[in-house]
Amino acid sequence: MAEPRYRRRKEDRPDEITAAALSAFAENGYAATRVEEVAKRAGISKGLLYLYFKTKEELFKAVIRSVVIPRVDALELALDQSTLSAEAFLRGPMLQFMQGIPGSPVGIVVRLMIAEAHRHPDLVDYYWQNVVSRGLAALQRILDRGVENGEFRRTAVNELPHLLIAPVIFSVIWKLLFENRSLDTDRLIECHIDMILNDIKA
Amino acid sequence: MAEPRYRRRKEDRPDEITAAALSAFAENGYAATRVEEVAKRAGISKGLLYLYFKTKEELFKAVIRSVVIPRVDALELALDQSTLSAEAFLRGPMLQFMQGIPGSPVGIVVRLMIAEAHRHPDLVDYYWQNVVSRGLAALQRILDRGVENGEFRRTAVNELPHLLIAPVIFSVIWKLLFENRSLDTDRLIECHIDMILNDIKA
DNA sequence: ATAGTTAATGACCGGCCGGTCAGCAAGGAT
DNA sequence: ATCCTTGCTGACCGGCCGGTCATTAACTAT
Repeated sequence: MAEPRYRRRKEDRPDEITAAALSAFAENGYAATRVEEVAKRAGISKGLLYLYFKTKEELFKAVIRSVVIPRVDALELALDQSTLSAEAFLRGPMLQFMQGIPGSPVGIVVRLMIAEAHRHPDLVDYYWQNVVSRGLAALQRILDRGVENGEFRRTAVNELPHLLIAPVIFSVIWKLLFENRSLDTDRLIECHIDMILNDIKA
Repeated sequence: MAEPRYRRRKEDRPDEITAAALSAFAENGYAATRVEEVAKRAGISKGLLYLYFKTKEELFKAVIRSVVIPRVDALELALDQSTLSAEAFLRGPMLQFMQGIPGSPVGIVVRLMIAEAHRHPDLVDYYWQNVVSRGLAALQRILDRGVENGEFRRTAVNELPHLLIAPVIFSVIWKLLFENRSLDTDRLIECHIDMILNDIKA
């Protein structure tokens, strides 16, 4: 009599499914991943998956959201609560944050976004509003804070905070394509931050 | 009796087909592009396409090759024939080369590579050998030449020429995702080169 | 116990698409 | 003209996969 064939666990399913989807997408990409494979990894039937997510595309969006938003939240929180100087923040928590991105689920999400963006324009909008613009704004706040402190000069970087994260995106792509070929992405990112600080310090 | 229903043009077909494939892949990505759509754009039947390319995957590889190799060749040629100082080369031809990449077919190829790499490991190898390692070697040669001239100091960049092109890759991705949102990628790349030169100049 | 609710199953369907092939017609040779 | 070669067509097939639905069985309330 022991175990019933399955348990009803309405609460837990969505998270379990998105986690399963993330791992499947990571291995095979979105288009090549069968919904049934995701269900299998989540330990449920395909039918049940469709009870929680209307379409494969909805599932995709949920995965993106679940991975990326917490990261941005964490960055903003760290920035707001920090009492470090701008330089110390960049060399400390910010550097760590940036070094953590390649090889994390965020890297996978970047790949998925790149591959699928054109077919999900609404997702691009969402990503822009909730990730990119928030992230860039945070960077700009650090830099401006530095300028106000007298730590930094006002330079082109203040208008192009993108320069700060370019090597992170580069590293994500590199790891994706050439995982085996050696490149010390931590060092790459650190050198880059060094260079920028040398350039903008008052 | 005018026009025959079709003409036999064995010589021209392959290039026309890869060009058609590039434009189709650019719009829809590899997985979502139907072979019949490529054939249509090339003005031929699907059957004929399969006469020139054994599988869809073969076609994909041919597209990648046709786009990317000429670029690397051009870069190497420019570098070998140039008599400019290292700094002048970086600020002149090299900058132009880098600024030209986002928005060109190379950008599309980068997207395709990112999206499909894991399913075509042999293509990644090919890409590595014929594009990436050649490109990095070229960069290193410029930098080393600068050091020998006494123009540059020897710095971390000599071992991490990746730093030079990171913002290019970033710009490619940006254009892909956020084409409409404004970012002056030319300026981004120029500022970055500026910064690097400031850092490494003797 | 019993009945009612609903989480969960898994067999099924329809259409899409990579790849094939029998035949056709354009060009060349004689 | 006539035949031969071969570039080219387009109808076709098979299987894969996103999505559905009738049914079942785990829980809840009484």
